[in-house]
Amino acid sequence: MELSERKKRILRAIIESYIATAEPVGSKSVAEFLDRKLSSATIRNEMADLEALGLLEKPHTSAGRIPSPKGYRFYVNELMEAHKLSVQETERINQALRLKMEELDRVIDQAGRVVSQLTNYPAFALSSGMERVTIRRFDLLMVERNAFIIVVMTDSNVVRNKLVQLPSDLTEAQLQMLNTLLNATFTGLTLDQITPELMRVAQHAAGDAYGLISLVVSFAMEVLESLEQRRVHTAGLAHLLELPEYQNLERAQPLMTYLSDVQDENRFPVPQGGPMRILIGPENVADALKETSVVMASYDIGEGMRGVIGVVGPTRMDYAKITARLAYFAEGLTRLFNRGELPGGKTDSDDRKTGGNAL
Amino acid sequence: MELSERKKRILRAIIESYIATAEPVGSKSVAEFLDRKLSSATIRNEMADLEALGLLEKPHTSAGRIPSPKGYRFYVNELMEAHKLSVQETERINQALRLKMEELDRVIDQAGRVVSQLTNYPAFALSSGMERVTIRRFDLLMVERNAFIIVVMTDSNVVRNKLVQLPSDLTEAQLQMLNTLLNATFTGLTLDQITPELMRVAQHAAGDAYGLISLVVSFAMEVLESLEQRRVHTAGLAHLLELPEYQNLERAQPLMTYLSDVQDENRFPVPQGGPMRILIGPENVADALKETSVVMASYDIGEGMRGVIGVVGPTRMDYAKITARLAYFAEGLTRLFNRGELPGGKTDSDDRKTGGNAL
DNA sequence: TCTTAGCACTCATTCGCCCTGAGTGCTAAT
DNA sequence: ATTAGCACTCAGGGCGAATGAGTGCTAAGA
Repeated sequence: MELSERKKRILRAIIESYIATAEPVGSKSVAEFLDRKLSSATIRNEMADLEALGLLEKPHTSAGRIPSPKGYRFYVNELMEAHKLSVQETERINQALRLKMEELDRVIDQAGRVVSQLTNYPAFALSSGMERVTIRRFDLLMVERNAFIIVVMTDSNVVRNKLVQLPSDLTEAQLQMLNTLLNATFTGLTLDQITPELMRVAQHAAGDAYGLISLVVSFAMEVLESLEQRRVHTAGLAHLLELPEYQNLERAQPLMTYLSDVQDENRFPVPQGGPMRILIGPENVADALKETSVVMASYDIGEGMRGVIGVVGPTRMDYAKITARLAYFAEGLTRLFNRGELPGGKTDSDDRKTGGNAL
Repeated sequence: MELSERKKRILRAIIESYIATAEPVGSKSVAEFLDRKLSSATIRNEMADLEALGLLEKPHTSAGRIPSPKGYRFYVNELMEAHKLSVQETERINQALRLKMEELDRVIDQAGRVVSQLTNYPAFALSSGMERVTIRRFDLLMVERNAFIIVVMTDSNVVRNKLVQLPSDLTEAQLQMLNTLLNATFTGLTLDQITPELMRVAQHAAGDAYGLISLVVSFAMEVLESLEQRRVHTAGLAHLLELPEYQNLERAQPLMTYLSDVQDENRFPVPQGGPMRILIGPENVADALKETSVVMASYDIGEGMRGVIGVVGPTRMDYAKITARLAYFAEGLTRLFNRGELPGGKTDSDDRKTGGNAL
């Protein structure tokens, strides 16, 4: 799509005005905005052209124009200028990043909340990319005669544990043997590879300890499964109600319901591709999002794991500002996870470097 | 407060009708409801009395009556009949309880979500009663020369771990020594007791390993702190918008905002007293809740820990049904945590008893 | 003395109506 | 190609009448 310079200026004026006010914008105010170099009639003609191109829409005959999803897409791809973060903004984000980021789950949850506060839109956060988790080692720690702790560590340095209570007693030596066996059998395997068949092999090898080892293996499987299972955290839903487009309850409710329920589903707009991704209106797959835009950024957790944070809002969204903030925040998270340092100000994990996260 | 039998019947009819419809109820419909044994005029007189007693209110002159908070309180205390759960209801709750309940944090979160689905109200969940956590044992597991896993177990069988990376290398023997030292020094202490002073003593004893041990101790403190720190999980906020009283955005928004933000605060209606607690309207401390009711139930996680789940809704709430469901669910959770068994249907943890929860 | 029928009164809500004003498309003049 | 002018459209706000649910009070009946 090639537009004249003038058309681009007009389109941009309309979109930015609409983003700011949520009101359809008329020819007169565009003329005003462009320093009255053109009359409103001329603008009207140009606007009619832009409408014919599918970049603008009319809510009704005698209202101004509003951008169509296609218009936003064009704006995002070609017209938008990167928003420069102010000192206050970067400082605020850095501040937020200095939170205690301890357990992975909490970080994700926390990050979502922070992003929501940063943008005044509902935000979501999820982790992904853990598909290829392999087991690095097991440790079994005796607690009582009939209870031990199982600690599983993956190659991405994620550690999980669980207390296991047994119906029968166990000696330290037995536990030791079991531990060795587990490490010998399962180290280096991914979840896919630990098929039921393999389980059977292991059980066979164990002889008497059949029940015991199957118990332990099923625990380990559970741990790995829980790592692979994505959880969508949402935060700041209430921000939705501040927006003029959601003053209308019929509009707000379905979206609200969708956003509070996706937590359970794994179906959420998956971010394939670059570190920054924008889905405008109908570009979203979920029905509830057809009239909203989703902006998301991914960040690096380290050791091959990635996280995604993003916001959901009306198609009229300040893409420039949001992308800037999100990108900066995601970048900060990446830095935090990988080197534990932040620009200016001492972080919580400066001295105590924590490579992976245990949860 | 002593009321005639007739007044009680009338009050109850009004409250239950209002709970069901959210519409002010007039004398005529009450007469209808009471099988026309009395004329509407008589009912009117009685209603005037009830209003004088502060149990009813008039939204305006020519509307019917609605219950006042005091009216609800009277209803809850004296008039309400326990709601019998239907087979479907109990089955649904049992179903929900059969979820994988692995890590404590997730259980709490999960429980909130389930309760919300069960009641169609926004729900919250929090854990409490972990104030007296004491350390039971430490384990340090070598991973690499400059990294180890620290596993802390408390006397309530909660296990947490973290991967610690060091600036310098460490031998297995050193780690062993450190481990012994930690156990000798800190076992059996609560968070309060591990004062900075004690830390200093430990560091002194350690001699060279000063930095190392302080690192480990500060981590242990973190773990204990995170156990003590309450997190409020909320779920099902969107249900609010389904209710007629929150069709009005001015009403919905502040409550919505409050509920999405309490997650950060520790200030939330704390449930002192019995297993079931109801706070009606102005009985709530938080301003945002002055026109809502909160119903909560506590359950036993075992080992001295308790959790609380509850719902938030308009003062017009089906207290009978909600309390029944909440009580049943809480009871189920208690059973699940303590014996891992559920009525009817095989649970996930039937055969593999899990005394505590590791996270 | 309690109950009830009847009646006048109140008041939130709904509906229809008109008016206003922003904005458009088209045409004719520059 | 641009612009001024004009007729036309239409959402939204304001206003007043009609509606009807519900009340309080009074007076008669049990």
